Amino acid sequence: MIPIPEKTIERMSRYRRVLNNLLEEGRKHIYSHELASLSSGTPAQVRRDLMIIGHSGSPRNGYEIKLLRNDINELMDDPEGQKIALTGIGYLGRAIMNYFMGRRPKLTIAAAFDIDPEKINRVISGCRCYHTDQLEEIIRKENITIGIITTPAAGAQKIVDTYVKTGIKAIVNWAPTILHVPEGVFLETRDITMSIEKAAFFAKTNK
Amino acid sequence: MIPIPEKTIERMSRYRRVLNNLLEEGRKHIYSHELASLSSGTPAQVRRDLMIIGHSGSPRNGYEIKLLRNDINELMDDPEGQKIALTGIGYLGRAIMNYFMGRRPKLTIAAAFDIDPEKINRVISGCRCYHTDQLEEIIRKENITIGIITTPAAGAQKIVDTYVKTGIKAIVNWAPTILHVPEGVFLETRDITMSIEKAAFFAKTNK
DNA sequence: ATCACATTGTGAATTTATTCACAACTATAT
DNA sequence: ATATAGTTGTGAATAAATTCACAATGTGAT
Repeated sequence: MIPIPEKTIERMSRYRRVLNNLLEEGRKHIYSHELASLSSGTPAQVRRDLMIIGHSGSPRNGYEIKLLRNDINELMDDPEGQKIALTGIGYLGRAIMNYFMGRRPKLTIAAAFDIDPEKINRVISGCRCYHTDQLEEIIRKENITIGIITTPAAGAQKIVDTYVKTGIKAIVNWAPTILHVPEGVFLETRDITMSIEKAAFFAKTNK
Repeated sequence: MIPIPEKTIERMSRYRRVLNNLLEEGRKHIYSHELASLSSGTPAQVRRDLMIIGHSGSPRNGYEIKLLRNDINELMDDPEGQKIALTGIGYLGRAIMNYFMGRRPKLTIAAAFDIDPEKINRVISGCRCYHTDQLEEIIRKENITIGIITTPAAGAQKIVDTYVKTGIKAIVNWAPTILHVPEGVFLETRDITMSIEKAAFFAKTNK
């Protein structure tokens, strides 16, 4: 089977959010052009994506929202649940903890880490906080498989290395630096400065 | 002239950071393969990117770091400077303000906005904070051309509409929702949940 | 001077992503 | 029953991004 493109996965996450909102409003069906406009895409793209994940609709009624949402859940969620470690309990780390807490039953931030004694052994946004020295121990004990990095740039590579050592296979990095992982580990860096600089470039160009 | 691809602009931001670090270390020259490995790319990609922005090196010494950095500055920076408005002074907004403050002389967060009276009329991370009601007034007065959104999802579209109304041409959105802007306005949504869900999908798939 | 060699610059090829365009379909109206 | 209209599903076309591959180059060694 052909692997599902990363871009399609990204859009699935967006579709799911839209669909959940529609379900709350009591909507039952949706056409590709509606889902497209609600998720800033094109109808053809939506149909192609749903084809890729093997979901089909009906020519007259479009897609049944609940079924589609369930198919996306099945694609994206691990039925056993997945746990996340977050290292760096600064403003950014807290923003993510806050936002995530209790929102996804199948995907929870199970532990947060920092080196500041003020934060250690507290519970912040419902999440237990540990000293970074305990990373390995806790990740193994809790069976954590996803790592988030919200530390300053300086210490980030060391955290990644520890993540990798414990067997974590997917990392999202918000530290403003380029990190290196071995083959087979998924790493995505979400560079805040970069996105603002890019916007600035377009603001300048469209002036 | 062909427009510079968005992806190339993103990489320029990364290259610049790497180059600035190297300059501080006193390095003078760099080869495409070195810059590639320092920025998680390929040598061919680096050469292609530099070709696109019209920078050239020498076969034996590679690229002169200072010249290359200056060419990137010239490409990315507006010599007159550019000002940014940020709306939503929560953890995420503060993380961005904190990180950005004083780091880019040509790109500054000139004003922050919120509806919480606790935050209004204070100076946070060196940045003056106003009530969201004053968005239009301040943006025009300060000649702000870039907008950041770090509010909850609910109010975000209204903020975007105000940004657009004041003539802002580039917006970066961190609110977990899809936003709509008219043709000609650059909008990039950086969806935190989406990036974590994507990582979770890969963690599950690589298990 | 000349040579040797690792690198640049880039046209061409390839891969990946998106969009087009239309046959096939299905719920509804007649 | 049959026609209709607006949709889906998808092969084919197109566009965008990346990588290949190699001639041209320029520097230091001899």
